Amino acid sequence: MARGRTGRDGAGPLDRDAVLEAAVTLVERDGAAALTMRRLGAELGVEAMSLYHHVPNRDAVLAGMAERLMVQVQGPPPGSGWQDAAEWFARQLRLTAVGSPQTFALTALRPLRSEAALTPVEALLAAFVGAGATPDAALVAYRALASYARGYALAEVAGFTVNARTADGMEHLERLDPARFPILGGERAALAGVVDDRAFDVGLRALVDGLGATFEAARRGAAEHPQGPAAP
Amino acid sequence: MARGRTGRDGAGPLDRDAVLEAAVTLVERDGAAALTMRRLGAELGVEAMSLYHHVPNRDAVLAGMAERLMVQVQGPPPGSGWQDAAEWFARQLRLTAVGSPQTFALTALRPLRSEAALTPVEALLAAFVGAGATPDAALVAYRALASYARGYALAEVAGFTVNARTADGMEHLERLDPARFPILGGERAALAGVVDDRAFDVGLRALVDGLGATFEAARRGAAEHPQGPAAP
DNA sequence: CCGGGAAGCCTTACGACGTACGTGCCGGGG
DNA sequence: CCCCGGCACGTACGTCGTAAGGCTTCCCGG
Repeated sequence: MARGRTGRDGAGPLDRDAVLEAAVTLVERDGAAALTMRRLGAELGVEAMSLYHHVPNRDAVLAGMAERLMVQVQGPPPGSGWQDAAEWFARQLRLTAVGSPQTFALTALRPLRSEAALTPVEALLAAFVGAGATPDAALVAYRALASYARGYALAEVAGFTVNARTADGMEHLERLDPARFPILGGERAALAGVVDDRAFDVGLRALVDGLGATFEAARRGAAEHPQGPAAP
Repeated sequence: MARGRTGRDGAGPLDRDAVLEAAVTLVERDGAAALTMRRLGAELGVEAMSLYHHVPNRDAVLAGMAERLMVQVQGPPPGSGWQDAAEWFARQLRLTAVGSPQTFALTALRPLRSEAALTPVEALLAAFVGAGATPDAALVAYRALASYARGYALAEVAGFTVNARTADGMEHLERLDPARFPILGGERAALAGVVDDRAFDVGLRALVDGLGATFEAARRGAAEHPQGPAAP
């Protein structure tokens, strides 16, 4: 029986990038639970153990997928104002997330520390500092934006949101007692009208506007609040 | 050799609640990966299969843990203004999360649809509607708040945040080239001064203020924007 | 006092998982 | 031409979730 290089129909030998790409494809198609080394190998026409020549272990596959995903977040166009930079960043983050929902859900809790992933962060911080914020105030603002965008995207991806897109999202509201839940249970028609993209923008603009006021306040009375502009 | 009821040193027979409590304890002590049916059984002095008398499967354990966690979020004190209700809710959510970080990280992507978990949500929506918001605008505001608080808590719990509390959080910044990362790499001293609690409050207040302006704008020119107050 | 369910725990077993280890085919540099 | 390093293979071990069925102890009616 023939042994040795039997798999990989064409396309030369495997490499790390092909493994990661296949992993993303697999997860998006069959869900997070389908990401096993055996199935990933099968996806590439190869036995599970062959993957270990290109990737040290399963966790590294997850890390590589996270990296591959977050690198898609591009920095704001240079020269834009801080508000535009902030909105750009948040939208990029969310769009990247919902563009690969399964992968995002699977890797969202993994801290990203590569230079490629931090480049847009630095660009955003620079936009804040360029607008007069101190570095720590800029970091606080960045965290707020990233938290909002990531949290919103996770809610979408995980099916938290109450909306019309997924019938499932509304269905469980029908079982609520309208007396105790007059809004969630009684106003379902109105709630179903909320669209994810638009609701994201409303919250985003509210947050950016609020951060603007924070920056204003910081420019007055600066030095006495080492924590940033928020101390009472 | 003695057989039969050998385990459970004291404390009577097991029940679902004891299983869930042990699961939370186990996860907080030994991490998410330690939550296996065998280890959970051992934690209770019982074999793995005995757990299936109180819980249908492992996934139900996760769901029960999520439920147990989120029920800790209490609604705002009745009669408070919408801003206070909003801040209360966000703070409760974050405090609950960081109070059981491992459990939160493990269950944060699980949609919660029980009445107990939705009660504080309804209370918050009621506060918004009481302040003049339409139901859909209230839902949009709720989503923004919940996204921010959940996203922030997840970032803390997962070690995303750049701060002084975890030396690990700062350490990787030292390897950045200060020429390409003047803020993240060059201003580490300033960034280390950011404290999680305070930064959370800054973003929270910014968001609440921004939502307030949104409500104002909605009260003028209401009917023409079916999506809520944000349409351009 | 006893006898018989019911409740609840245990053992055994199966298939799938991540991955350590050793074997053998292949194409490119001497 | 040969040989050698890289790549894929097969096998194997320990652990996981959980299906099926057997045994022990408790409690209650007589």
